[in-house]
Amino acid sequence: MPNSVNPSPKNVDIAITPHSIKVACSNCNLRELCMPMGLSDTDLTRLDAVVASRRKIKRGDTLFRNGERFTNLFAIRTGFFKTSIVAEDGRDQVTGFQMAGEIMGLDGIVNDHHTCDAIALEDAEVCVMPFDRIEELSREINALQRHMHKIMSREIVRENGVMLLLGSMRAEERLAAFLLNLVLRLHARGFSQSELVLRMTREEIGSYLGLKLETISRTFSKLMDEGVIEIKQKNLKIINIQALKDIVNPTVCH
Amino acid sequence: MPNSVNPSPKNVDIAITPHSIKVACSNCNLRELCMPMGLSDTDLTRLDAVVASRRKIKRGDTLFRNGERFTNLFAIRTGFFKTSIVAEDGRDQVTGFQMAGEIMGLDGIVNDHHTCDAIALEDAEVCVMPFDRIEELSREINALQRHMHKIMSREIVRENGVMLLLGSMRAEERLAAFLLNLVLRLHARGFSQSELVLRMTREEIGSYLGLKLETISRTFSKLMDEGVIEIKQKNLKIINIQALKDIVNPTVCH
DNA sequence: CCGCATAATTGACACACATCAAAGGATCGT
DNA sequence: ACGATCCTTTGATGTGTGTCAATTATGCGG
Repeated sequence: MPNSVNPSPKNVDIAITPHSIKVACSNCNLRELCMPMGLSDTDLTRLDAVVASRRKIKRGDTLFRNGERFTNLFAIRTGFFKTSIVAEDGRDQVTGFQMAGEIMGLDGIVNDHHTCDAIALEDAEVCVMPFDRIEELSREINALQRHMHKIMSREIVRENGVMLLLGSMRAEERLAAFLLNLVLRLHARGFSQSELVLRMTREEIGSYLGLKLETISRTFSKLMDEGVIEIKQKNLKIINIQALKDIVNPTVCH
Repeated sequence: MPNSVNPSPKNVDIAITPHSIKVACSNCNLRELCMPMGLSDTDLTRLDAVVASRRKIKRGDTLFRNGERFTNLFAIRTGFFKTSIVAEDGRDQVTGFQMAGEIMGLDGIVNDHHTCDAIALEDAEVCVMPFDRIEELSREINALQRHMHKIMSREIVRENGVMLLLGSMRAEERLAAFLLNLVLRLHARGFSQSELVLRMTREEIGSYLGLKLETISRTFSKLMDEGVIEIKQKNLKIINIQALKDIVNPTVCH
């Protein structure tokens, strides 16, 4: 099953027949995730003009790289990415995992250059959105302006949460929080609430969570022994989601 | 010396005589830090109209709190803040320290509610900027729009750096990186490159760096024994800044 | 000026996670 | 289909930081 996606996708019935699908937001099934809702037809058409091109990225290839000039934001249509930063001494830190409907490249705005690497963890396709066009259009479409602000604010809040995780949680809590977040986001895209495919390696999970790959492996084994999850290679099934939540949020006894 | 600031401030010569100073960006000496440069006089006047009010916050008081409705961004005029988030089980994590010229409240945009607490670590004054007015004006002033985007992007990039720190550095490296960042920002505001006053407690530093206060204290002592810094209570002097840099970026032998 | 609460330092000990190592298993390209 | 490579698991051991505790220092308020 090459290029297989997570179980129970929502829109499997949409046939991707060449020529029939225009490159446009107005007929994109991810629109409600990635772009503001409630745009008028004329505004949607204007948005279509901005999101003019798509780009395919093969697994392992980079969408953009630290130091590269920033000109575009990218909306993920299909596939799965990681972003990571590398310190001068070689240490690297995965700063996030991104999936369909999410926007990448915001890090590049401040200095006109990207500050992290974005690497596809499976074959992917992104919509290319020239940032100056976005800025132009969001001066005219209030909903778009508001949406851009929200997207950036959301990223700030997400990273706040990661800081809490990295700063004060133990390995098991980090991993539980990570899994809950992943399955939540997948569910919002029509996938199962309990089953998922881990697109990343144990090492990449570890990097994101500030742990070593051995610790990730051991913690997975522990959760499996306890009957909280089932895991076979990349395929993970959440057996007891409440247990995961309890791990993240240890209820105070009273 | 009540309300004392860090050593060697740049603009001590500016007399704060009541009535002579209008509440306005156009004559604010922090303008170049906090607002876009190169605005025309008419644009500056329009900005003045948005930044209409100021607010004083006493040490220990909160500027805004998790859950509060978001309506304003705040630009720090004087003083020093921390932002922190608290998990449901009480754990809290300092997510940043903010000083004059920096913008607070960006976390509130995404859900119209703040997701962290902002607490003054010394008596402070902020400019209150109604966000809808900011949005309105940045539709008309391109430089302001661009500036807002950069501010948010900068915050995203900053948090990426904190993730690297929390995810992959040891205690001594974290503290060295923290101190270097602090003096860098203070220096940009006209303060000394080598001396600074720690506005926060060891515990708050620890929370920010994902360490316990005892570890902060021990690491400070170690750096002092090694002659890298001198520290007496809140007063810190960097003796060997290169040593600090070497700690953060261990040079690979060859 | 004194007393109390808060902050900081330091030591002894514990433990969670890292490190090192080895072996098995999956995946990919030819 | 095959080997080569990468990924994962598991064990044994080490260590950096946390935890607990006691003491001292500081600063604020009466």
